[in-house]
Amino acid sequence: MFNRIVINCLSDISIEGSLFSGQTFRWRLIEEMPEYFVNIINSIPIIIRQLKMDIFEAYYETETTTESELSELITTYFQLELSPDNIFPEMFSRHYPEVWQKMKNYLTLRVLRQDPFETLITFMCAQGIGMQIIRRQVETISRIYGKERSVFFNGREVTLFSFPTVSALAEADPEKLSRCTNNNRTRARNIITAAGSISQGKLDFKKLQDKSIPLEELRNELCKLGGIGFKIADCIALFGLGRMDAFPIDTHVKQYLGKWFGIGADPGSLTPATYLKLDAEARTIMNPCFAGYAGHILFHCWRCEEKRLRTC
DNA sequence: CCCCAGGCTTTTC
DNA sequence: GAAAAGCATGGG
Repeated sequence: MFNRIVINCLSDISIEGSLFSGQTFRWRLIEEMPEYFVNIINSIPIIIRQLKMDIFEAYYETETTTESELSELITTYFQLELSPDNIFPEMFSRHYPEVWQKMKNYLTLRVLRQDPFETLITFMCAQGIGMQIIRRQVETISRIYGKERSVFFNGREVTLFSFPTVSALAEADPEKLSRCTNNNRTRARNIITAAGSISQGKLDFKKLQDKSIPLEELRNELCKLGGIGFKIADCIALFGLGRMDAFPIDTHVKQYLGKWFGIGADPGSLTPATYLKLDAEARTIMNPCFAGYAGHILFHCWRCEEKRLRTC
């Protein structure tokens, strides 16, 4: 049995933009119910639908959770207590009016606060590969190593899979897991090793959630894991550890920094040195403590407006 | 066969 | 140390 809560936001919010902009790869639509998005978070099935610009509704199973628990979960997940007013500096719209025109429609996108482990694994699947394939990998991993969970909503059975536990992936067979990771065995092995170092306590997300840890230190800690470089580390920091100052730079970000802001226009590959240089320069045009938040909005805008790419 | 996709690792100078 | 080459896989 499902109950419903209504969430009033302090500012306009785009649910679809937030869930389908390439920060989470696990949400999907319910068949034949085009407005309803569904996922399992913290083992809790959640269905949400946008009602107005600043209002959405969330459904929860009364057997699984309570209204107050869900309300808290939603507030955290969408970072609703965060005011998006100061994401871009005051001067931004005057300095870059053309970019601002394109981008202002994307300001309702919210950067999510996701589970660190899920963020770690999903972004390990995101190297040199298209968004559709990333989504496919995450779906397959969840289907094979997660727990199946069926719910009934509006007379319809919806089958969901929770994201796998740490131990499920730590104990996975490399060969079997590689069939989930686009047949990439190196990636499969890296995922197993990463999950292993978490279950052994070598990597402790509880410690890494401490916001007083400098970004550079956090990044270096995550980079100790095989298969993780600056970019993936920054994604984990931004989307999984609530570090809005982390600014992941990939091929798209590099492109818009050059085209829109004249930063690092050289077409060469993204070496660690260029990465750090671009990172530092990007912070001069945006609010450093929200660089990652702003970057994700620009990222989504760039892909939609300039490249006409789909994220799902 | 080319290039591209939300890069990372190893080799080489 | 930092730059260059190598690596891995599917899709258009």
